[in-house]
Amino acid sequence: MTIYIGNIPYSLKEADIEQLFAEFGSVLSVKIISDKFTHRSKGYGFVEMENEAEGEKAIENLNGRDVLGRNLKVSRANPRKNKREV
DNA sequence: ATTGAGCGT
Repeated sequence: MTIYIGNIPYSLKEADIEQLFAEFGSVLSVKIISDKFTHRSKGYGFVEMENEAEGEKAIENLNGRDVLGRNLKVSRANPRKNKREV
């Protein structure tokens, strides 16, 4: 399951998000879409969890949670375009 | 070093 995360503090890192989601379920992978080429960081990321049950639980528990002074926006991610999956 | 709505190679 892929989860979309927004409103991420720039001080946060993938390891921090991994631990935040790991307390509600098993985190398979974490990716933060921060653009270092431009002077504008995206500030959002994606978390892949084991299944939807832990995913939705993590969403309900981490959605709107204050982290480093910011409230994380957690929701289900959109189906990403993939050439293998059809 | 910097900034704040959104959906990634």
